[in-house]
Amino acid sequence: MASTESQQKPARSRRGTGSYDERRIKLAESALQTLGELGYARTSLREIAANSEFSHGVVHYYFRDKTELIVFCVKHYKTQCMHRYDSVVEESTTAENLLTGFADKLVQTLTEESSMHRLWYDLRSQSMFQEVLREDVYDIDRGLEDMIWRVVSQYADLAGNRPLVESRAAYTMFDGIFESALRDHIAGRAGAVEWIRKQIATLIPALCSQPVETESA
Amino acid sequence: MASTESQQKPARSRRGTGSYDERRIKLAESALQTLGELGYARTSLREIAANSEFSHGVVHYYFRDKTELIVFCVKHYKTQCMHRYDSVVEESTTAENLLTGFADKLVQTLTEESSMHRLWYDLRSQSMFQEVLREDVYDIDRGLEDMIWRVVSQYADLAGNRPLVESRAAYTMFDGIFESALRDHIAGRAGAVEWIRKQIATLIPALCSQPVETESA
DNA sequence: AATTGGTCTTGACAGGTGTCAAGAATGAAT
DNA sequence: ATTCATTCTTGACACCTGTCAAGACCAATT
Repeated sequence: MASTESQQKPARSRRGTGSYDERRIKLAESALQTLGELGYARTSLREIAANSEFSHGVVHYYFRDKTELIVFCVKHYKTQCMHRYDSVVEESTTAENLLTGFADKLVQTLTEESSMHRLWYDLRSQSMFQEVLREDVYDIDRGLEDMIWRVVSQYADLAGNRPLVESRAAYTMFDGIFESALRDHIAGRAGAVEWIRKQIATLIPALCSQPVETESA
Repeated sequence: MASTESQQKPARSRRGTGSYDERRIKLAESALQTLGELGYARTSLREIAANSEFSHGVVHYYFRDKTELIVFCVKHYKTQCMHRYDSVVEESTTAENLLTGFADKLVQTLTEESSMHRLWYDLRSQSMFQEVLREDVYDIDRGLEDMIWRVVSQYADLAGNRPLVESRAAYTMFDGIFESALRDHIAGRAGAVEWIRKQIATLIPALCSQPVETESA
């Protein structure tokens, strides 16, 4: 009666280390490893638990069901992932600087976090079949779009130009390029890193070749 | 001993109608409906059989296992799908003609065959986790790339220009745009058709803005 | 020391999965 | 009419799945 509708879990733990939320995240990060290895469909809760410090039943203590766990995992990863690009935008002082910094981060993501990213693409594909996933996938997608747009518009600013295309189109192009390079990299086909570097170096300037009109009197 | 290594199935049927290969295709096309509805992972062989004129055991008569069936299905569909774009390229006599014809076909694919295409994207994502799928997915992808390239280079020819980017980059951009529009369309978000029309109308001319250099003496 | 209540494990349940063997059904060939 | 290979169905198998209830465990409180 007196309590709020949403019953809160206590912030402090009795067992284990860290708070409820911290262990929730710990479980999610452990699950991310397995998910990145096996993919959405072929990962079972028992497999997740086996690769963690927990048992298979604990998942339903921290998450309603498998779907909620996986969505939480991907959201958690993507949130971290996007922030890593913010620093590149902020710390770049010249257009060239931004270009190479952005390309470096993309290459780093491609090579060091390929498993996490194929999981993201897996989830996004699944969202075309499972309606419950769509809203979360949409949110992540818009977050990534905004991130790319910050890069592109910042580049345009530094180069004294303005972007030729709108935010959405710019994102889908980069995304297509990244996904293609990711498949090459995962399949062990050579040249993926060089290819994406070249694509970025070509595409970004091309998208910003429009000079700013001087609105003078 | 006297027979060849690869034992051939007879070309004529005893039961049913059509040849062995024809009924193989019939089963595959029936499976495609279910696969397009449920996706790779959530489609069971029993579900496929239930939506067909066969029983669930017959799958292993025509296909070694589930994977072979699904790969065959997607390959079968994609082969048909790609050929439909060839006529557009051949029958277009002007650049504008080609542009609208191509856009029309894309919109038609987007709206009328969204289920088939989400299946393709599903399979492609799965190929990042399952090595057995990679070769077939790669082949399909290259086939699509060639198809797109035929459109782009034909447009450039008709417009008296030459493409700015190479085949691979052009394909990944279109693919990114199409996939994004497909997600919008499937999720019921408005404007997907208009958006992709505009993107095509913008991107193709932009990719072919380079005038042909006259190689004179 | 006893109690409490959050945390986690265990084990079971009901249902679904791909696969395959055994044989029924079918129609052509003899 | 009998034989025969092909085609398809049936039923079973071993295994895996998400879920959840029952209770064990344990730190903090009294």
